[in-house]
Amino acid sequence: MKPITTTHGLELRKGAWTPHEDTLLKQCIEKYGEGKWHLVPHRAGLNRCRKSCRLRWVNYLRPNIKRGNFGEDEVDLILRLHKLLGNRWSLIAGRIPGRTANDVKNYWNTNIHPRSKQQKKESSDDDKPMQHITTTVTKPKPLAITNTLNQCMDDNPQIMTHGECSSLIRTSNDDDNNFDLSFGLNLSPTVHDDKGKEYLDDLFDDIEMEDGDYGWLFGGSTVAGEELNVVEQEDGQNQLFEFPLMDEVAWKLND
DNA sequence: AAAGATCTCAACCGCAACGGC
DNA sequence: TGCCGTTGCGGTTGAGATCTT
Repeated sequence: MKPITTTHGLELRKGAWTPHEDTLLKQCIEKYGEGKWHLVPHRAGLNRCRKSCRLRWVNYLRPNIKRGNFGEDEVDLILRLHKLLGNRWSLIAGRIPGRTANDVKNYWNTNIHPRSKQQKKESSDDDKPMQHITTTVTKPKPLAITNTLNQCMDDNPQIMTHGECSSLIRTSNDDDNNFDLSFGLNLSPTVHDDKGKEYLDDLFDDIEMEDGDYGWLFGGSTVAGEELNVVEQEDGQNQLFEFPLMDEVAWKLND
C-alpha cells in the first residue's frame, strides 16, 4: 500500500482496509453516530482521510448491507429505475434495500451495460436499418421527508396533492416490502392525461399485477393514507422525488 | 500446471452542491 | 454575496480472483 503525505507531514494510509481499521471505524460510528466525517479519522484513531472512512462505512461496514448476487427482481428494478433516473446510482440504490450505490453501479457496469452494448452491436450487425432511439433521463430533485409522513397523511390525506398539480404514486402492497416502489411525482395538469399514464405504464409495463399488488394511483385530489406504502429507509427517512416540470418527462409526455 | 486474459468490486479521485460565516 | 470547509456523488482505477488456453 502506498501512503500519501499530508501537508502536516503525516502519512495517510490508502488501499485495502484491515480488520483492525474496520473495528476502529465501526466503534467510532457506534459511539458518535454517522456524520461529521472530517472528525472521524481523529476520533477513530485512523490514519485515513475522511473520504476513505465514509466510503468504507457506507459501502461495507454499515449494518444490513446485502452481499452476493442480485436477484431477478433487483435487476429488474435497477433496469426500470435506470430508465427513469439514468446514472443516479444513489437514488437507485435508495430504492433497493441493502444495496449501496457502489454495488448498483458496479453491477450495472459489469453485467447490464456490457450486455446492452452487445445487443446494440448485434442489432447493428443486422441488415435492418437502425432505429434511431434517443434516451433522455429525468433529473428528479430528491425530496427527503421524515418517517412521520404516514402520520401526516393520516392527519391530512391531501398531503400528496400540491396545489394545481396532481400526484402520482406507485404503490406496493407487498407485506414483505422487498422493494419500495412508492414514487411521488409532481405532474403538471398539462401532462395529467392519457399520454402521461401511457408513458409511466410503459415504463413499468410488465410487472405482474396480482390482486392489486402494484398499480398507479392518479391522485385527483385525495390519496388515502393507507393506500400509500412508504417504506422506511435505513436512515429513518422516506423519500419521494419531485420532478421539475421542465424536465424531460414533461417533454416526452407532451411529445 | 502455468501463463495470459478477463472479470469483479473495493477504493480513489475530482467535482458540484450545500451550508455556515 | 462571496469565500471556504464539508459532504456526497459519479466516473475511473487497479489489485486480486477467476477463467481460458
